Amino acid sequence: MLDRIEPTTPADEGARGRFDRIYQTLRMRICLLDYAPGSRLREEDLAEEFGVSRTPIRRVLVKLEAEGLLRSMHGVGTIVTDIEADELAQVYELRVELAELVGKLSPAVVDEPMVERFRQIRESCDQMVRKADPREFARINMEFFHLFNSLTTNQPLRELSERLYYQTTRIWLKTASRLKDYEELLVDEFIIFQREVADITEAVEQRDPAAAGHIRRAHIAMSFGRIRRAAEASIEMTASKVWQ
Amino acid sequence: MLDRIEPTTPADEGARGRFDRIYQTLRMRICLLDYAPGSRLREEDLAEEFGVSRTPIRRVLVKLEAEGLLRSMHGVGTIVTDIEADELAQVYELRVELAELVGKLSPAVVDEPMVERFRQIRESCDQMVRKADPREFARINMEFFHLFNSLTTNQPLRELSERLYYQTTRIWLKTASRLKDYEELLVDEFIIFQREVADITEAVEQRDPAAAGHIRRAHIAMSFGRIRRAAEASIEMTASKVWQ
DNA sequence: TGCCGTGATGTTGTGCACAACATAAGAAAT
DNA sequence: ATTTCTTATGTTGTGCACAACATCACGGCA
Repeated sequence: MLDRIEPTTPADEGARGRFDRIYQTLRMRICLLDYAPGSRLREEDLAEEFGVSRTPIRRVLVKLEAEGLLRSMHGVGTIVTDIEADELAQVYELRVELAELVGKLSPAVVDEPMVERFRQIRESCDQMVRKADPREFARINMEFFHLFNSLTTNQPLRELSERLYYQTTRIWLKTASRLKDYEELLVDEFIIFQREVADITEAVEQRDPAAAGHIRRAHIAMSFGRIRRAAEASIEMTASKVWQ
Repeated sequence: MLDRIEPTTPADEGARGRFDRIYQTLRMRICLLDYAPGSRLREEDLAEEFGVSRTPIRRVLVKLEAEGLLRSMHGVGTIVTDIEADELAQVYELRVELAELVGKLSPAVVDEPMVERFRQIRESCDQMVRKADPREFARINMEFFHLFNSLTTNQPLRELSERLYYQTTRIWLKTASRLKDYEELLVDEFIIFQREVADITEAVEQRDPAAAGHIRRAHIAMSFGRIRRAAEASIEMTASKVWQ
């Protein structure tokens, strides 16, 4: 008799399974700004929510801290890290290089099912373009990132690329949400993203992962450039108001 | 009255200081093969050695596991990870790219003290070339790595580069130590390394970090290529013996 | 009014006892 | 002799109580 297999069940999982589940959950929340940069996490609350004691929670927090997403301070609390402009620029500087490498190093064989996954995300964009929900945008963006990342079989590259993604995207979203014309900006960005997905899908259809990497690199760089200029303009505006 | 300042004292340090000290110590031991790949670590032993309980030790082990140097298994033990040829090739494939990026992204200003540090390591090589101690080789190699890494001010790049270094170098050393002509091979490698240090020092003297990056990349790739071919040849030999 | 010290409060860090788990040795049955 | 089940042993994982630490509010004092 076969034992029932329930991949995502919260019950009947080993210590490692539970660890991964909590880790993934918290990382997702941080990236989706459920836990905004600067906000505080209480170990006891998390322990209660996941039905465990503080001990396994602390394990997860240590790993998230090792990846630069959290910072625990004795007697103070564990806060979600924020990144100022200078360091963010450095992370992006590196991230664009890795994006290009995803198309270059150890490319995966692109079969029809994989092309189909790209097409599906492209269609998800088309359907979702009318209602510009920030959280949906973040979710699809993340989904597309993981799909793009699967273009390489180089596991270390995947992991580091993933780490930089989770580090930067949340700051991008936070920065965008604080701008004046947030709604319109998001609509614009979504349309641009839609084009990016379409272009990369075409490259994948032509079995040209290197081209996909170049497109991706360009879009990441331009996306950061736009948000950076918009943020600087916003600062300027605030400053000029002060000086009036 | 000034309080005495002892930077590396084991006493009177905060929780974070102790954490970093134990972490650095264990990572160094793993890289220098004091803890060889496949060997087991006992949390209780480490706790006793560092004069603490298992709890802070486990913190460190979790971080080391997040970096792929350890693997803890419930009821079994925490063992030092080993890397087989395929994955090692992938890590190197990525590491050479990052080495080149160190010379490209956010280059640090090369002042005279920094050049002097390169010259000092070059002289250390010259002095150490006669007695080929594997551990000394590993130590100087590591020291040079950190110096080379300081050619970029891109902090994320430094961290990831460091991670790949600690991941690969120990496997390189372990593979080398198992070859037939271990002694002679190490002497050859040391001479080659000496040349690498000299070449990169010259590039640094000319304030050309990009050139330093290219040299470094080439040497890392060639070093891996040599050890890989030597290991494959060794395997061939063993196999042929079996078939005799 | 301003400033410094002192205690109250809340948080993370530590130590310890025990549970969960894997493995190997040994006994019993075939 | 082989297999299988049980048991003993050793290891990591968990829960809990308490220590260490930082912060803030409050009150004494100049």
